[in-house]
Amino acid sequence: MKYDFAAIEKKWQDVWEREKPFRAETGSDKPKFYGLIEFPYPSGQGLHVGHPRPFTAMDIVTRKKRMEGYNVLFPIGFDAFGLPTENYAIKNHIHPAAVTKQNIANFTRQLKMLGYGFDWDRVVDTTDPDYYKWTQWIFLQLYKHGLAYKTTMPVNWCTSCKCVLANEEVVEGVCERCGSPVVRREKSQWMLKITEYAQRLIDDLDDVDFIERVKTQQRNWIGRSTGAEVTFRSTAGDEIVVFTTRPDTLFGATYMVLSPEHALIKKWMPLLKNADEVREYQRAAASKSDMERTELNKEKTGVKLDGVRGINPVNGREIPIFISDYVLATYGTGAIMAVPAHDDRDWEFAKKFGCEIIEVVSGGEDVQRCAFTAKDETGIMVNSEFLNGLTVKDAIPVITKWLEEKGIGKAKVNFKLRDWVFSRQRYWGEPIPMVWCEKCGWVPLPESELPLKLPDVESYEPTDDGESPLSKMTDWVNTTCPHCGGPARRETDTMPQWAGSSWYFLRYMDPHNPDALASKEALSYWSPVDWYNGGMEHTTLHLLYSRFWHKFLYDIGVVPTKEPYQKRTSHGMILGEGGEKMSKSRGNVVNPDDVVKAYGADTLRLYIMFIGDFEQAAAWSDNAVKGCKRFLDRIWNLAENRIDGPDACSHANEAAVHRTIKKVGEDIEAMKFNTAIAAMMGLVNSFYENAPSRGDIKALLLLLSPFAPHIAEELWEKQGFEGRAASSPWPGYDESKMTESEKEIAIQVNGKLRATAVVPMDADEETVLEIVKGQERIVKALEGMEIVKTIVVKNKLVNLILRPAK
RNA sequence: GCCGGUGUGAUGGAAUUGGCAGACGUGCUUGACUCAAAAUCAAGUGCCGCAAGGCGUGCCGGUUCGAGUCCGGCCACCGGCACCA
Repeated sequence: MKYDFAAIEKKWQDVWEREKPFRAETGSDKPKFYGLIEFPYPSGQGLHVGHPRPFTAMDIVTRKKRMEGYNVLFPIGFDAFGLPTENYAIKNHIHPAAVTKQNIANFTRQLKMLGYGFDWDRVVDTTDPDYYKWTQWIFLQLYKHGLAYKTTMPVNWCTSCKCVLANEEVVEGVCERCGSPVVRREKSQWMLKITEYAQRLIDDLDDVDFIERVKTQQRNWIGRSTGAEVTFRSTAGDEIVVFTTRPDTLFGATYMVLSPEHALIKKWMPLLKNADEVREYQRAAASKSDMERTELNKEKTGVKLDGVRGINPVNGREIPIFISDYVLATYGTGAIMAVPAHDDRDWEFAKKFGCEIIEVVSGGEDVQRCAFTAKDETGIMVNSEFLNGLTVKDAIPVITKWLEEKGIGKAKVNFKLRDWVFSRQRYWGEPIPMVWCEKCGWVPLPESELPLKLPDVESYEPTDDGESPLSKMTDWVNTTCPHCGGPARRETDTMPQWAGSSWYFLRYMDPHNPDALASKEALSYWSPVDWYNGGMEHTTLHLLYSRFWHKFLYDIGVVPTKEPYQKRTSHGMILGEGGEKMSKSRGNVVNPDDVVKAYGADTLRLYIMFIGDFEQAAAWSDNAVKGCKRFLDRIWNLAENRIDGPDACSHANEAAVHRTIKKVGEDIEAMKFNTAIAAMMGLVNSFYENAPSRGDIKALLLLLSPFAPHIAEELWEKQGFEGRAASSPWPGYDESKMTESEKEIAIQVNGKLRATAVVPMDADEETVLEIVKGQERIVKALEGMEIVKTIVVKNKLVNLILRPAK
């Protein structure tokens, strides 16, 4: 009979639907294993072939864990709030909730078609009020603990989405999602104080098992730098606080620079002789987009304040003050002391504006020609009074202590991370459960009123004035103040896409709980997630946000662990046939439905794992898919008819079977799925040489089961093995059975391969050398030569070092 | 500029961590089966060479009996951060 994958896959998917073999049980005595993948955004296009890569990988890992006796939680859900759905709804005049429902149904069909061992009783949907009730609840807790606040500030505004963006959502000056230009706009926004957790978000990376590139990327993004804040004075008498990472260079500070937005400038206006010029510069800076402001290698611009000067606190020298947009208002104190001799940017600026350059660290080139920026032991302090003679490294603590004693400065740590802009002027998101009352200000909704449901509106169209579509819903907007009972208005902005995904892994632990986001019992049983695999593109978005929320929930006693995820890995992208990114416009998109139809889900699963190094990007190849189908055909041919005999390995295949068991098991743990499959292919090839016994086939089917569960289950049944392959114990191996009695070794002469020889396994040196010297080619090589040295590596090689005999 | 990664046949990729480079798959060549093709099975396939042999893991050098793997110096490409003081 032919391998009828379509019928077989349907058959076993029905069985799984009925028997629910992948259901996780909270509180079982077995050791638990929580494997997590990033839940998909249910787009209208359906599943992309990129999805099955991480999904299949974690399915394999969790299926193996289950066979090893773990109580496994492998859940799935849908991150369904978001702009594409909303935009589709606007275009087609259909409610986003209806679109979401259709899309989820389609995704569910496709995920089931691929045979994943998800616990379908735990599905979560972020747009379900029973779910977002808890997203809103967490927001309220953040508010109550002072970590959510509303403020007016310049924000990133996407001109196409008509909506603000978090810093994390702006990539090279354009919107991460739609690629449209991002401009600055003053808006009143809800913010979350992720900066309060900056230090812990860095420190606690030491305690988790994340792949290194994730850790470094998060550290880069958070951007910690240590230095000092130093208070300068102006000739007008004000204090100007600057941040510097190089307090050791304080004696070399020959001017100061304030960001154009700095508050003191306004105060000084009446004193300035060039006030008009200053105002003009401020206006120009404000109108620039992010893109223009961060443009590479930009010429330095700025204006010298005519009428106010700064005073360097270490030597009382009066120095000029400039404003320039190379100093950012949002970092540090928005003001710097400029040390042109030892900072490239200051140097460039000083050259252009003719500022004095004073060397205070010697050891580099002439500072009039370029800045000397080394901050290790190579530089020695000069022109710096009590610091003279010290290395930079030693000078920093000395000056810092001095500043603290004099009360003009203190050690300070700064972060690049900014607070998280948390409101969006869009419809399809969680309503922010806050009410504005003229008398009481912002008042949180009582928890008893959660969920605050999204009302139905006529139009989801965002407005150009930057208001949410909800603002037009007067019935919904007008309410009473929960505090004083007077008239009040609801917040009409919604939460960003990242809200629902910041805690979904907790809901999986107890998805139907009406009284808490999850029960204490479930949280303590399942936490933390043991292994979380997801895309690198979420490293500074979802992954960072959810770590932040989790730490907060830990602080208020809701969750039992400091970190949500014990282990984080990441997969490479699946590219189109030519190695280019798959996209509709290129016409190289592969639809999983088509592949399953042509070859079956098991083949797709195998191929997507065999395609290459899991962490690396890989290009799709239609031809290579066929190789995986062939492999399954070959297994089918071997096992479709019942093989009789004992459940033991055949003598001929024993070593190969045991080696493969070891290899496949280890490779799965190391995410080397491609070589695990290669090992199974090798085993099947050897079964074609030496007919497999019943036991050989049994082992193969068990190894195959996590990768290609449908065919494995079918053949398991055909062979009449007990129960189901997926719920049978993972096979063990015996090292002693893995070795053959003989081994082929390499023979080198002077390091060059000259022959091979078969020697008994673990043979001693003498025996091996005797065999080696008997080899025809070696006899020839030895003619007229003497052996200077022999190197023997057991079971591997012999290297003879020869030289002409005297 | 700073941080991280990658570079191996026609091709996707392997290599027990210093020990026969190219496992496994694709492609290609040949043979069997077939009227024929597809499918399947079998054999072969790094490059040059009839052969002996030589050359081969981005480039140059080093360590070593032995280097894809270690060290020094480059080059190219990919990703993150970037006027963050």
